[in-house]
Amino acid sequence: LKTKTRCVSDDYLERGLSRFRGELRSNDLRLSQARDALVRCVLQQPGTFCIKDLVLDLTRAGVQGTHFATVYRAMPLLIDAGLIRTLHIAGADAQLYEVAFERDPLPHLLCSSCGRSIEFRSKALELLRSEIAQRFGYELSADPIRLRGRCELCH
Amino acid sequence: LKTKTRCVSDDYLERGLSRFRGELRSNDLRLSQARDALVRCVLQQPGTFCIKDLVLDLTRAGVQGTHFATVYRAMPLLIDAGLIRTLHIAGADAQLYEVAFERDPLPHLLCSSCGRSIEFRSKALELLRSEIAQRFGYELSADPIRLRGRCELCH
DNA sequence: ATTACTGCAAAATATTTGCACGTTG
DNA sequence: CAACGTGCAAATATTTTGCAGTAAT
Repeated sequence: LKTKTRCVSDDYLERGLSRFRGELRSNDLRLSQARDALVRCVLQQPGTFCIKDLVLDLTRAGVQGTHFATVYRAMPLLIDAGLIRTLHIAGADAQLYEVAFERDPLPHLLCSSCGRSIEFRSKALELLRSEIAQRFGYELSADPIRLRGRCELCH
Repeated sequence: LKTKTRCVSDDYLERGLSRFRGELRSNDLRLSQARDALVRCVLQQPGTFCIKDLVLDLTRAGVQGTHFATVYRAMPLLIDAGLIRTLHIAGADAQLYEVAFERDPLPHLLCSSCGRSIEFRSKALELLRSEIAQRFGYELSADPIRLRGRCELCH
């Protein structure tokens, strides 16, 4: 049972909610209680998470009647608002997400054995991205690059 | 309806089957007619493919009673034999695969709009991989690196 | 008030599993 | 002939959708 939450300041939550409100406003959508709770929950996720994680966390936190349908329907909004992004990972049977708000889309090392992921920065890699994008006429997304392998602990 | 198949020599198919037989033998498994047909079908897939593609192709080719369960159960064997590898792609609702047999695991540019993927080679990228692996004590898998974005046609 | 959102249930889709029977080595 | 593999159906799991009622602006 996952219980950890990322430790974030109240300010961070408010900035996130504010960004979300903006996104909603510009689409004539509304900030329901469910969405408010969802955004707070999402922004506190420690690492990668899936829909089920969110529903469990919200239920555990005493938010009444958090339904899968509601969360599923809200995810595209959170993505459009730049609060989260999707991951595309080997063997995951549900869609995984990670927080994107005020976080650089860092490349990841992902251990295919234990699932632990390491973020890393590499100037060279960023150079390469732009070089490649140019060479092939690509407009690259901000998605982190993922390298899969086995981490030190799982060798 | 996808009808295209990758044009491959009979020799290539035989080498693939031979490799597969080896894998089976060393695990006391058997080459059934269904698996024979499946391997041939798989090795002729033009680009990325999913289970449904294989079942449809086989049915279309007149192979009787190709069942999803059978194909699902065979996939891990094909992977272990090095004939195919899995991909991990945004928004795909089914697991995607690509042929790996006698093909380098090339990095890809993947268009998130049209799904078209471009393979590319980059010496610099390979250098980077090993540098990163070393720095973080990672033993990288041969999985192709994927950069997502929008291709020239979809700008 | 208007129109979006939620809860619920049901549908659609992908994947896995159990078991009786058929096939391979 | 001794496993192993297949066909089929049913179970699981994830995600989507329809609709009647509730809530946000």
